[in-house]
Amino acid sequence: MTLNTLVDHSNCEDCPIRHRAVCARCDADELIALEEIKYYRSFEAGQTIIWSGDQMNFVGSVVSGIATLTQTMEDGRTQMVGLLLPSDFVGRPGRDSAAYDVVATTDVVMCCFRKKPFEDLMNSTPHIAQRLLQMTLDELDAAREWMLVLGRKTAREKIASLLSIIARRDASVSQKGLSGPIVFDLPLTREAMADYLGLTLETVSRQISALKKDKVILLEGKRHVTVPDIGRLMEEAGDDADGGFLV
Amino acid sequence: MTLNTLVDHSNCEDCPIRHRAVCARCDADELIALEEIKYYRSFEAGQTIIWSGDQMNFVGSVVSGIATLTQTMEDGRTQMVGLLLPSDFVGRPGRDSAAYDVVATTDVVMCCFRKKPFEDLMNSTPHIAQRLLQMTLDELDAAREWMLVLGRKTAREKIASLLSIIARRDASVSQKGLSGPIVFDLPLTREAMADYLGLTLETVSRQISALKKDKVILLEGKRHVTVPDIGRLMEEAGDDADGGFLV
DNA sequence: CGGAACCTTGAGGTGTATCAATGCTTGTGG
DNA sequence: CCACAAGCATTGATACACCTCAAGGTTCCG
Repeated sequence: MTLNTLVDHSNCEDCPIRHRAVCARCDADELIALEEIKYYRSFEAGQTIIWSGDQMNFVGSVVSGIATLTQTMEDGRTQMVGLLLPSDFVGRPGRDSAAYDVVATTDVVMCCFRKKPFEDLMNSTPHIAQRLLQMTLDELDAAREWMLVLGRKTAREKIASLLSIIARRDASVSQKGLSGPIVFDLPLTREAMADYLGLTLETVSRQISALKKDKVILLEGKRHVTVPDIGRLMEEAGDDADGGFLV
Repeated sequence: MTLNTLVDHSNCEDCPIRHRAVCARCDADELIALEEIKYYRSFEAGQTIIWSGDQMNFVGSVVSGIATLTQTMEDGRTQMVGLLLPSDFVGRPGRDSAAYDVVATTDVVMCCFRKKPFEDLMNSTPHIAQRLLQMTLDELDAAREWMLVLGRKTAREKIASLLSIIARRDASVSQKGLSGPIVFDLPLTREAMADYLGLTLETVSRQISALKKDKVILLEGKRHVTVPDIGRLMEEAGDDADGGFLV
């Protein structure tokens, strides 16, 4: 069996996603209540965490790794509708069947809560509900930004948009700022990128090659990317490069 | 001046969106507190309610009419990212500049609250925050469903998807059920539909003509639509017609 | 070494965009 | 009451971005 469930009452204070996850606003007592009901689960790269339509008896946060949220049509066309990074929340309080497939793209560790106890705790702990509202509003903004990408951008702009988002997130995590070159590894296959961008994997491959030829990005192997000038990349994405990001 | 602001402490109990809006869960006392700070504003068809980037000093609910949420790129490409119907909420607590343009498509009446007093009330009234969370989660689901439409559906499927959504909403409002023909007026121009679907207005026009020729819909004039068989329309949309809707 | 997974590149086809002309409604002013 | 303009919609011809199908390359692992 590749699935691993650990009951672990380790200290939330030391958790790497403590300040960003659904528990971000909780104070010490509230964390203790959460620790009582939490447990960890691990998933291997490629594993499906949740099947669309299945009963959802838990909710939780991604602690490490990357997962995707995808929808599939009857004829097999698929569209990724969300990218789950560490601290992102999975599951919807008040609903019991899953609306999307959740798939681990890399190895993933999740901090889970059984749904019912979590809902009870949410009702008695405004800090959790407040934080969840804030996170949901952020996700809604991200989804709407992505609607512009899907609906109106060219293939080249779509690729540049995706790379720009990953590059900026990585720069903010590694605290390097946006003035120098940004280096990162692509966490997605060409096919997963295609599913995110509403393209075919061939088009993704061609456009990445084109951006490389034009020196917008440098590639070492298939996944290791260097962005020499994030402003240039954002121009290629059709975004306003002076939107207040480059302070 | 076409803009009309009315201070109106009329009874929330009689409000047409009482049971669906952000105040849906409020009890009598809470409604009184809301009545203290609410005011109505009217907008004419075509008027911009909020400009993207502007200071947002109020939030509110659509009481009647239809508004759109749109994003625009520097070169003028636009994508609609939301359709605001009666009871939908506008504005984001905790943010002070607007992220999108909000435009009245028909004449619109909104029930507004100044942002600060509303935020205060939200913190002291869990029922409001709870309802807002629920509504935001619903909007997120709708946005993700739309991502599939934008990313993976053909022009014909896109049109069918939009018509199917409007048709089903109208059927649910008029309590007619989904067994017989559904009749409604399109609340959007061809151009607005194109902006919603990530198409050009010419393609929208062609696909509507095609669906008409194939008897999937009947048209009287340019806006008055009859859907003889909603199941057929949902098939055209690529949706599973027996997804539990046709009970 | 052989196979599997992933990626790249090419050739040709197709769906939608673009450009352009025309039609239909509605409202306005002479 | 007609003439005209403005806004919205339809239809046609053509262009091109992206998809589809196909072959071959790279990397990794048993």
